Amino acid sequence: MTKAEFQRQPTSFDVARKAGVSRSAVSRAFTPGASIAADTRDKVMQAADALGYRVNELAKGLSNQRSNLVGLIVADLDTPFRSAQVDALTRELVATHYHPILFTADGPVQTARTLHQLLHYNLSGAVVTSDAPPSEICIECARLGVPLVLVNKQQELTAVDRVVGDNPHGGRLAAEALIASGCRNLVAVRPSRQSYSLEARIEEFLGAARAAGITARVFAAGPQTYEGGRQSAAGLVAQAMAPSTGIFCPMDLMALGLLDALRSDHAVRVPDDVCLIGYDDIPQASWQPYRLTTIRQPTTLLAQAAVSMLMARIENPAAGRRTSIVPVELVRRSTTR
Amino acid sequence: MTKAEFQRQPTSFDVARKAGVSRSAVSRAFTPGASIAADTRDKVMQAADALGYRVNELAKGLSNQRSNLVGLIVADLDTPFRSAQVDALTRELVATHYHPILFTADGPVQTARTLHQLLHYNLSGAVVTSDAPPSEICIECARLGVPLVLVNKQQELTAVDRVVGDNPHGGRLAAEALIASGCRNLVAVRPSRQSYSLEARIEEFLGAARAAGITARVFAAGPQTYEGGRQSAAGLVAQAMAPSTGIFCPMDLMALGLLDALRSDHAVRVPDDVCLIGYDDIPQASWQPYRLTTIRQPTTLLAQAAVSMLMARIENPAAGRRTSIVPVELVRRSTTR
DNA sequence: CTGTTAGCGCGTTCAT
DNA sequence: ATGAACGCGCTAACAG
Repeated sequence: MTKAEFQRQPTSFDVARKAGVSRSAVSRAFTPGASIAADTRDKVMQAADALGYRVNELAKGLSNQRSNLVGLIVADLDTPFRSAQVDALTRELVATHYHPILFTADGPVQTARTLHQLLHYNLSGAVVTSDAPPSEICIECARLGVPLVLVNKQQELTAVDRVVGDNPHGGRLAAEALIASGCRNLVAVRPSRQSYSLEARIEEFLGAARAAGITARVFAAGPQTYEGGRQSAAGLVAQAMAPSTGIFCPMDLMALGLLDALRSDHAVRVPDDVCLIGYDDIPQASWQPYRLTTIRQPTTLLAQAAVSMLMARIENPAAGRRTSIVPVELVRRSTTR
Repeated sequence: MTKAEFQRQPTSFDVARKAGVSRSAVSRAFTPGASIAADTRDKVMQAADALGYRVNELAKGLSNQRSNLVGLIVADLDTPFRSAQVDALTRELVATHYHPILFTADGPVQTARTLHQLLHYNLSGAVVTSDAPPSEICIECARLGVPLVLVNKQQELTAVDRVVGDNPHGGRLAAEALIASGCRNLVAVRPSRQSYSLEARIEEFLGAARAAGITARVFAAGPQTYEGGRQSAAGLVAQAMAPSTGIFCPMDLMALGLLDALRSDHAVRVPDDVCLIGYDDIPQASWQPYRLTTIRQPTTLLAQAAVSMLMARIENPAAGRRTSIVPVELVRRSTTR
């Protein structure tokens, strides 16, 4: 015995033999809704239990032409909102007897490449929370019958299932909250890297402000990070700190950086001098030094919507493409009056 | 045409036919280090390219008795340190041509159940960053030849591969930093939920302090969260705020909550009245209001160590179990003097 | 170096 | 309701 030898997992054949039935019987016993006698089923289950048998998902997937793996394509996983999102999606998927296979993709090209890799696994579907994949990829997935759900992504030319937070409503809520706080000079912080969700929030924010007869404009800021928020403070103060200013930063992480810089580097009092409102409601937004007023996106609801949408398409691949809109809500804290 | 029909992925057979070779040739062309003529390989690749062929990982895994899926068992994924950890692990895995399949497990029981589920996928291995699985499970994995790597987990009775940050060294660094700041009254915060890593840090912290002739004791605190840190402040102030107190909170997330409560609810000045030092160096630790002195655990190094250890065991399953220790370092910021 | 053959473990007709 | 036979797509062992 020179090489270590490992014990093999029991197969349906082993179970069949021990139960004194055929392999088909075993298969049926583990297939919900298959026609099998109750006592045969019991015999099988008993034998399976004794042997510690589990159906091999790989073989099952190969045979079915469809595994119960679901691709999870994520960018910025180390970011509070995204990690909460992935956590929620994972829980939701396993609750539905699927397993997430994780991919990180930082750009649209990577997302496309990644989506290609998925196809190797006969996935049941994929959820994309990184950049929106190019239309060609969406088409390819559709052609191969791989359901795709985009979370908080742009409406593609290609019709594809999407679930989005109610960005326009969020933008409007932000404007209204700021106006109600007495702000008469509104500004929306726009990160350097464009993003569908952020843009949608900002656009409606501006629209709502102007509809109320309030001046509102956009400030071109840095990257979508805490540091990006910090760095934007200087420019913002220089350009835009008229009295009764209200700032909308459509992403909490950035808003927190901005808030820190405003207070400590520029002696701006929030909410006394200016008001600030964020978006997402990440855990840190409620921490003591911040108490940031923000628009909450419920990650659990988003995840549930995404998964149920995926299931719906798996059941009925031919149905029309849908968009599911998840409500958002204003969370009042201490950066507005 | 009543039902939608989807296009099938090309198989090795299709490629073989188009290239005018056998299926084995195709397989060999995609198997690094297989013996195949250069021009046959080229013909295959060309045909494969034209058809958009990809090897089916499911079939490959079934045939090899081993997929290139790696299980990632995680708890508290929505926490800053854990999400960074998972991010790093994912990148490291895909760089090594493996794909992570994600599981969230919140307790030891769940971890065990989860580990069982993995076995359905002929995994190449698994990385566990949630609670340490019971020995029986480790044994079972070993029996089935599924490599297991535990990250920051206790030394099990069962010998199993582990990678850990240098917890004792971290604890010592913390004690030294506090003493160097003039603290003569040390206290370690111990969360309610026991954990191997935290315990190891605390133990060495206490040891180092006492070796230096400094009094040091443990404060029994709340859960391992920001809120847990906040809630612990009151008790800590009541019991332990002698002059020149130095606090070691072996987990940043909790330390930040503690710091906030200390400052705003109890008017304790940090670092003037007391010093505080955390552990992990999560991104938030460097944010403006905190500037927390802490012990950095490099998530990237941990991930690299874990993956390379996994690879080593895959190559040589019979080798002796190892423990890889990843260095930590002190990051001096503004909560120590 | 190449083609042929035989599994990998399971789902699913197709008879009975 | 049950068993036999075939196919899912691929790799590995065997001849040539």
